[in-house]
Amino acid sequence: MKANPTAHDVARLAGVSQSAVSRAFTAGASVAPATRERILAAARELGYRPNAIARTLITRRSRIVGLVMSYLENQFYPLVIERLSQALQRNGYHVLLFICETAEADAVLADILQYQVDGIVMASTTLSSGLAQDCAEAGIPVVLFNRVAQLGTLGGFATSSVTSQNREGGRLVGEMLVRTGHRRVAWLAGLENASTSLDREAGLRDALAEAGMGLHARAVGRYDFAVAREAVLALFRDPADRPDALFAANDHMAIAALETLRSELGLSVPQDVSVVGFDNVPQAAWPSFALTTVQQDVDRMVEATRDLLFEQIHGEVMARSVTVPCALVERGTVQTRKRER
Amino acid sequence: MKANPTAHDVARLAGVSQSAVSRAFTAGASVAPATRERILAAARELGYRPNAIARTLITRRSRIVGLVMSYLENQFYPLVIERLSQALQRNGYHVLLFICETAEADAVLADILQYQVDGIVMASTTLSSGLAQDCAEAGIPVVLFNRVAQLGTLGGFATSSVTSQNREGGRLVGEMLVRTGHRRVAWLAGLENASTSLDREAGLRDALAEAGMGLHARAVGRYDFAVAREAVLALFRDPADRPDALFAANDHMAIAALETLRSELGLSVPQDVSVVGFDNVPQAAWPSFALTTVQQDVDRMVEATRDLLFEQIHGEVMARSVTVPCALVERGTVQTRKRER
DNA sequence: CTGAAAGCGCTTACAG
DNA sequence: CTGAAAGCGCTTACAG
Repeated sequence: MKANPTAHDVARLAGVSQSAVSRAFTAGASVAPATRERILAAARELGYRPNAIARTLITRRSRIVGLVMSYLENQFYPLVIERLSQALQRNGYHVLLFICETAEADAVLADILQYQVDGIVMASTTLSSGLAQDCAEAGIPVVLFNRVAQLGTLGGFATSSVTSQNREGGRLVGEMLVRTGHRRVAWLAGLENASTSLDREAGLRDALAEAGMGLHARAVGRYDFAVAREAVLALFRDPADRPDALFAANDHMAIAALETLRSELGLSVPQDVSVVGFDNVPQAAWPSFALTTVQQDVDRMVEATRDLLFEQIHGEVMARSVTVPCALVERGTVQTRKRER
Repeated sequence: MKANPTAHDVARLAGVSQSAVSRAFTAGASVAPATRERILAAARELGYRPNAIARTLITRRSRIVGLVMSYLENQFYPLVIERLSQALQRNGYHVLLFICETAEADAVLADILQYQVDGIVMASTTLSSGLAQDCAEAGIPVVLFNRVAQLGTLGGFATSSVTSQNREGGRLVGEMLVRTGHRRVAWLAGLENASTSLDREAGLRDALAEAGMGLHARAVGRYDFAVAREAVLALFRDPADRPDALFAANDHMAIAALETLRSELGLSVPQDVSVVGFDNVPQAAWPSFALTTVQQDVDRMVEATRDLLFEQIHGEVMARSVTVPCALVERGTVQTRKRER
């Protein structure tokens, strides 16, 4: 038994041409049923498996999509990996995974392109205008996941993206906070130039403005646990000027805030401060946190990503941005405040 | 500018043969420095990138390793993905990711093999003896991560594996629990046939036996949050016969236990029960949990996996099992008990 | 150091 | 329905 039998070996055993073997393994090719049976039997006997690499070379379709991510500690992203790779697998595609900092993204992308991926999805990273252009010229669709191209940043090359309706989500939280009587709302930003953080903040500000309010305070947590902790410490340094609500750009930072508030500042949530997050990661539902948050609909986002990818792979070349509704999930970290008057 | 320039296009522009272009892009090939420069300049001008697929076809080396996982909710695995893919990237390898249930692993593996991966690492899944045989015959190294082949299960085909010293880890916990005066130790198992769960339990039992004790109770949490919750409810149903310590096969279940104990059973940890986990995931350090646990040294495990993979890819074909030390991390969920006498 | 040629394992017109 | 042939984009002996 040969180590790696090829279509030729199978052909010889089945007494047909190598082309026939190829046809037996391609759906919809014209082979007589009896011939196909004979070929498949021979293939089974030899342990033959078509070589996907050779097929890729000739069809120019690898059925591989590159997935670029930067950090997995925020539980939202493992979820995305899981769902996205399953959705792609169901459609006969595979994911080549790259973990890298945004700074390394360009080098990594160059690498990906060598592997002739059919598409690229970038989550928790963005690409430079140069690479966007390269991809566009190479005809490789790129979809940004949970982020949107900065205006002008991609050098005019339209790039698809899938996001939640982040501004609406931020507004939902703002309205709820106003409705429940909060007067000193603080915002814990993610990355200063991340569209998710920017849009959620804009929505929050919209809602506050409609109630004649502004942001009481603001700090930057960089979507990082330790940085968020520092930011919270700074925000609550002055006991006389304490926020009565803290809205964090994602759950990961909201949980960091919860921990810091309780265990380091001795404050009670929601009695002393209300806390709200964004994402609805699994931990948000744990009783220790019972975090009020905005749910991102991962399944719909993943579906949209897959659809966008496929419609571009299969020729309709226009880039599109899709936006998925999100919903407020009220749990236990927000308390109605009496209006001081 | 051509969409996807090939080595021929570059050759034409640089006025050399296609072979020379190939040499300019392979480290250590013999090209005159001046020629190489001219070729690289031409390549840059055309935006040429060598086609990794074509290279793979001829070198029979894809520089891709398949990573098979089943679930990512347990934060330990995202960590593994992150570290492993980075370690591999640093060595010029890439990871093709597959998420699947153990039941589907065979079909998925067949798929992976078509892509001519250079190696496979299986974390949170195992493979059947049939596939193990296929991989052995195809000369594709497989390393099991955080699990060990069941005796006899792989049909005599030796498979490499990387695990912590799970039995020692279990023993460490058992000894500590005995030393701190616990008399009614319960074990929350993961999967009944998982080597990790089995070994950790065996270590625990060793330590208890040396103190003349046995397990007070035992339940199965299947490494799942919801199942672990049910198991804890069952374990603590009878107030008169309550465990004074609960050792869970991993942190994910230990946290589920903590949440259930506190919020559903109204018990205090560690005052009413001590709780210990295994892994030392990031959340274990969060103040809300301050979980005492056994640390798995992910970095050393990842290193060992990479080394095992590479030594087998590069010809030394013996499968080996490597075992990495683990250490007790004492935080706040274990309390010293007075001996009732 | 360099080029011409063979070939990796397939798919796919093109004839028959 | 089937086979012979060309070719996908490279690497790598083999000569020179």
